[in-house]
Amino acid sequence: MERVSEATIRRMSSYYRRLGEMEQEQVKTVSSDLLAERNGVSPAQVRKDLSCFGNFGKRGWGYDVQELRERIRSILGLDRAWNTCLVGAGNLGQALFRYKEFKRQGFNIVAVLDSDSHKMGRTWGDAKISPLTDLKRIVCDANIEIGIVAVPAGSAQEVVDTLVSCGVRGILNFAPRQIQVPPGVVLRNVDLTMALEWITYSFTRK
Amino acid sequence: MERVSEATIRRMSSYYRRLGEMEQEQVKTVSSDLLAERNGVSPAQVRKDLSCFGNFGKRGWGYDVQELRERIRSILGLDRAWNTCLVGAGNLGQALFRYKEFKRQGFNIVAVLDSDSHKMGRTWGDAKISPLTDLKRIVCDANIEIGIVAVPAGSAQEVVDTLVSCGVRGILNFAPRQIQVPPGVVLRNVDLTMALEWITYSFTRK
DNA sequence: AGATGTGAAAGTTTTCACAGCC
DNA sequence: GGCTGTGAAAACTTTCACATCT
Repeated sequence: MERVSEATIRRMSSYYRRLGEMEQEQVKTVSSDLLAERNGVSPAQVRKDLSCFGNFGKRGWGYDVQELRERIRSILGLDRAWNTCLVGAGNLGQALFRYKEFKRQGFNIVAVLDSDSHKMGRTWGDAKISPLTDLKRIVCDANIEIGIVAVPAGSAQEVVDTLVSCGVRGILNFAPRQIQVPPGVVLRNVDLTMALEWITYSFTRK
Repeated sequence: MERVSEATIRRMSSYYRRLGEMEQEQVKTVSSDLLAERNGVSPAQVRKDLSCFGNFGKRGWGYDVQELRERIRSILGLDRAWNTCLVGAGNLGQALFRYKEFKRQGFNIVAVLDSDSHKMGRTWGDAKISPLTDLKRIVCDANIEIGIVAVPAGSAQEVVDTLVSCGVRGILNFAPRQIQVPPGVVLRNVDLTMALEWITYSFTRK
């Protein structure tokens, strides 16, 4: 199977959401035309994207909504649960901890860590805030594979280094800093301000 | 000036962040090589991106950090403040409200709205939570141009329609739903789960 | 008949390589 | 000498159009 582009993966996630909505609407079958319309892309794009992973449709008929959704779930690695830890118990961290969509998609935040000793021992729901120095033990004990980083920009690289040294291979970083990771570790950045900047950029062009 | 790609704008935001860091580090001058390295792209890419907007460098010398940063700030529309309103006073909304990076870049959340009458009148800092039905008045009074939507998926389209009908031309949507907006309105989606799905997808490919 | 799957064409983005200027 | 700015080439992505299959 040849390399699949980042754009395709983003669209796969999008198709997956829309298929979930269709399943709830009791829709049984979907054509590339309809799926395209619901995702704001072209029908040919939908077919090309899906063809990277297999032949899921029936010619003259379309795709079975439930089956296609399960296929994509498996492609995205969502056919199992993932244990994650959250580093940074500030207000963004708290919101992410409470964000229900993560759990709904199979991402469990099983530990919360912070370097601020004032927050230590405090509990959120059934999670207790632990010191960063306990990371190694916690990562091993709880089989954590993904770290969510919601700390200030200045300490992000240090936190990521610690996570990597404890064996975490996937990092979701919310700090607006360029972060270095060694090969084999997957880093994904979310920069909330960037999305607003796109909007104001668009305003100035019209 | 020809059309500029979305990827270029994303990188311009990234350059802007890194230049801010360099300014703090007292760096005066930067070459496309160094800026490229700090942003994880190629030097040619940096030069091509910048050349979409003008000739900011001195040959044989490089770019003046402070000047380039100011130029990009102006390109992104950050050379003025923007008033925004936040719709959705749940936990994600609360975190966004408290997120300092928005204000630092010139985005002020000047109003918080919710449709849940239980939350009405409650105050966050110096902001009072208002009913959605007051939106029109608030948008006019406070000169709000951008709406930040942090409501459940099921009510997102309705909230966006209301914002648009009140004259808001830019929408930042956090709900994992496909949203329709009329031409002339700029919509930007942030899907937090999608970033995690990219990570688990990458895991399954290795 | 009707919709998928897919090579080929068109379009877009990135990289190359070097002329041009400091 | 050194680094920018930029046409041209290469790489990549999307769209087209139709053969293929139910």
